[in-house]
Amino acid sequence: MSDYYDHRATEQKWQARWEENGLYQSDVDWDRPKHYALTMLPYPSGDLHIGHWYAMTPSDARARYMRMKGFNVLFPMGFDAFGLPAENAAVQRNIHPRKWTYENMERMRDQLRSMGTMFDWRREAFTCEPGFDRWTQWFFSKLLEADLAYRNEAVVNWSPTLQTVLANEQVIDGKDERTGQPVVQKMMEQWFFRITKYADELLEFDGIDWPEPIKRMQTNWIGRSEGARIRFPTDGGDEIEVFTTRPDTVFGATFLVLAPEHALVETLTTQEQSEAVAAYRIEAAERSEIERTDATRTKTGVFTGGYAINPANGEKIQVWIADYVLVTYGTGAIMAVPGQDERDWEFAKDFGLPIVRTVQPPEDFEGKAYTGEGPAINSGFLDGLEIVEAKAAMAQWLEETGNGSAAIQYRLRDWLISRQRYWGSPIPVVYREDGTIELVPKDQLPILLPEDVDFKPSGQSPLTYHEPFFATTDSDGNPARRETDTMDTFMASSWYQYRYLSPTYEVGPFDPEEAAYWLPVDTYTGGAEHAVMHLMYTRFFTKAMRDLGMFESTEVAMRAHQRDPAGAFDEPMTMYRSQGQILGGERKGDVVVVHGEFDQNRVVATRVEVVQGSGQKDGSLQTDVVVVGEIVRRTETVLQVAPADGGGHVTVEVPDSAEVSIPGVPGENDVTQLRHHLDVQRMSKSKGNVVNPDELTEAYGADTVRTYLMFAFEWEKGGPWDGRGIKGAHRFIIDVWRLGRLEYTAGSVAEVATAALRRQAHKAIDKVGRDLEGFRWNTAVAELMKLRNAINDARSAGNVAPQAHREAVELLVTMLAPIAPHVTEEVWHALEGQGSIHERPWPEFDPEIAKDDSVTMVVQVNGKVRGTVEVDSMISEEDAIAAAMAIGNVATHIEGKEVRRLIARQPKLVNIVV
RNA sequence: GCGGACGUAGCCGAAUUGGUACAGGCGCCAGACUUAGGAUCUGGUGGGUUUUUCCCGCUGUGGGUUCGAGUCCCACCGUCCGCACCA
Repeated sequence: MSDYYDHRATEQKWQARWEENGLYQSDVDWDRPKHYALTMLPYPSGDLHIGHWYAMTPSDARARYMRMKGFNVLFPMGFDAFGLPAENAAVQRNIHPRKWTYENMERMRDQLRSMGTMFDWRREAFTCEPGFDRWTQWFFSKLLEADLAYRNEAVVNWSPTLQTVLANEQVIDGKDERTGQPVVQKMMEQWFFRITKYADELLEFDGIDWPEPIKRMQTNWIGRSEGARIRFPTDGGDEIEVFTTRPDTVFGATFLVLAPEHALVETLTTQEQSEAVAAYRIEAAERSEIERTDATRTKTGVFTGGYAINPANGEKIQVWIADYVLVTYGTGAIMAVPGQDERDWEFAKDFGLPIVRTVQPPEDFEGKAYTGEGPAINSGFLDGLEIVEAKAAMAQWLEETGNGSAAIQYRLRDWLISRQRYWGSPIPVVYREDGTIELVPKDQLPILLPEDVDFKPSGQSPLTYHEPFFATTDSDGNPARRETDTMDTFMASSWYQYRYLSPTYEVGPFDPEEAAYWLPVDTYTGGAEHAVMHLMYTRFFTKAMRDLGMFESTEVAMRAHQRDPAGAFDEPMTMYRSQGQILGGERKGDVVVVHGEFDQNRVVATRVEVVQGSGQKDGSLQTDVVVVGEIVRRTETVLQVAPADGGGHVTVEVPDSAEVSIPGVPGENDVTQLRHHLDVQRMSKSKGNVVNPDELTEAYGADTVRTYLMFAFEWEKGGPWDGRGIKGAHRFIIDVWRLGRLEYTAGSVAEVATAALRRQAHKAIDKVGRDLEGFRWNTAVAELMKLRNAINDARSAGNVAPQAHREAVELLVTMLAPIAPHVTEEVWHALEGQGSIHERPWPEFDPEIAKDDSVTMVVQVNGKVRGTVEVDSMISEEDAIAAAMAIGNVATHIEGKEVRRLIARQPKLVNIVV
């Protein structure tokens, strides 16, 4: 009997056996409650990252837990298989995207198996497969027919790097969110989905259990604001419509500002101003998104020469253009109210435009624009009204006079779904000779991507010059051109949860019989970075599907099984949890220049400067430099620096008073920031701090990696990876294995010790169960480690009854099974020899066994702990006080003093105030 | 700039309603077993001290409420996330 746990052999053995027995296959069974567990499908980039393990382990563990709780659990997996990296591989390495993608999926499937996950692989679906893609295209057709998809010319985000347009959600700070490369604004004709139609419903989160930050991010993204639309007549007869959230301030609107791209700019511009206006428009068009949205930049603008009439007071006001007004929001035009708006104030000051206050600021107000509360002034019939009342009165006046109306505006824009790429789902339309658009008949779907394409590093999609693909005919047999844009990959991931239900179903996107049982998704996990992309798109998609009647047969099937379909298709995922991010661990290699003085064997720094790049010495820094070198180790305020000119490591202390300078961290830096900068980094190849899960699995086994990932972090928070800590998890797994095979021989059995072990075990049932329900993985593992310790202690004392020992070991492996599926199965078979631990029921919690019969009561004098005493948990108040007073040390502290108050919170605490 | 979350040991992190702050793990120290230890086991790990259920200190900083505050309130500092001229 070897004393060595061969995790490799054991894990492979069970993985093979589970697969053989179809242990994780789940089928519709109306006699059992269902649970649909889902984790975001990965992009087949080539290798499973530690982040995938981190996201999927809880998903898997919770799916297993729910199974043990008696649920019939569906836990499928697939791949988000269309996407840009496949095309990059094609350009760079001359490998076809399909081949690259399929090879990666093959590899990642094996890696996912090595995790010991309970995926039902019969349900696998991947988005680039024609059987899947057919329905993605079909959904597009349905949305187009329902007027939820449309083609329109609009200002869009164009990425010169990726040579494609991007959705607003994919652009952050004027840069593409994936590559960080700048994006430019372009007027283009593109395909959109009318997600804005669902803006109000997307703001509703009733009945879904999602993290608050995610809900807030979606709410902010949708950006609902209430106000009014107001029309300002102009000289030429055209009207300029503006949106404002402050209709109460119309009397203070002293000029109008249009976005440079506004349609009326040309008609308004006078002869004299035409040159300046034209120049400004060119300038604005050339400015990047980043520049334009930089709020700290001085405002620029040009007078058009045109005038408009303020409908409230009939005054003639100037019309300007300025790029601080966005053509994409509201009507692309604003009424400028410098008295109550800081941006307008700034603009008015710069260009000498009139300012009228229409809200009375407080007497001591000395600022510029006043945005606070106050009565209306200089506002005709609104004078004296507070803001809320004035808004209502103005709205009514606008309606009555026909000058405008109350309105709601959203920041959310329609979802731009076309991409100028090859490796995506083709948009199933053709352009006829007369310029009209025609859908490809549904029975001709899917449109297949041509294989024999030529990837030129031009960045252009090969579809645009592949004539056999785009040359087609319309329904009348006349020549037509096929759409060569493909769809955003988020399109496929918006409905993949439905394809998993029946991945080979050919009659529709999903089988209503399956859907009736499994839907909706009960537990969803994945990264918060998808908060406003995938997670909002898929909500929109489900709501649209519902409204288009796509769940009607599913509802019929539900009713046939006495399940009420009400509300079942309002939201795709009823519960969602997002994991944090695992960052790279402590990293060497930062180069610092330290100024300071030697104090015995170390340097006390007065100034620490982090310099970028490698450690060449810069002559200009030499004058008072004490140490230039590479940091090799650090604690709170102490750095170990390897000097660049050789020699032993130097210890550098960084006191609070030291000046710290870190590039990229603005302002005065301090030690905390230094530490933070040096410690926490995103994993990246260039930083050499990437954690490879395959290597860890090889060295420690999947159980250890899973357990450690769940133990070492607050799951929803994440944090820096610490490679040393994994040993603790590994020891735990080995201990569990050993406990399952060692004989236990009891010595002199003590009733008290036996009860204590059973109590610990039953407390764990309660604690671990609640933790698993609440995604508190770290405390669940900690509790199980405690139980392991209690069993170890009992073993070495030999004072517990054998049945209690065995019960404790069984409970330990049963509760650990969701997190560490292999070792627990191994131990289970050593103990019982039959069945699978993964088909065992979750243990029943017995509060009677878990109950403490005595409690440690704390006795405080004036709030300070002066003693503890073991008391019966049912102790009375009088007895508790008496017991407290009886403690010698307590007596010495109250001796000679007057007891003024007695606070008894028996059985836990007594506080004596003297 | 606006909105949100957070700040506990050398590190990751625990702590139902306000009730013994620091569970569990890592690291570190000492000892055991060893040719060896980066394996394993045992004990310790805020400070002081008469070595002891004796005292003191302690949850970013400063105040407040309370018999009692990591927890509630106010101000400040810091970190992270989201949004950022959205009219």
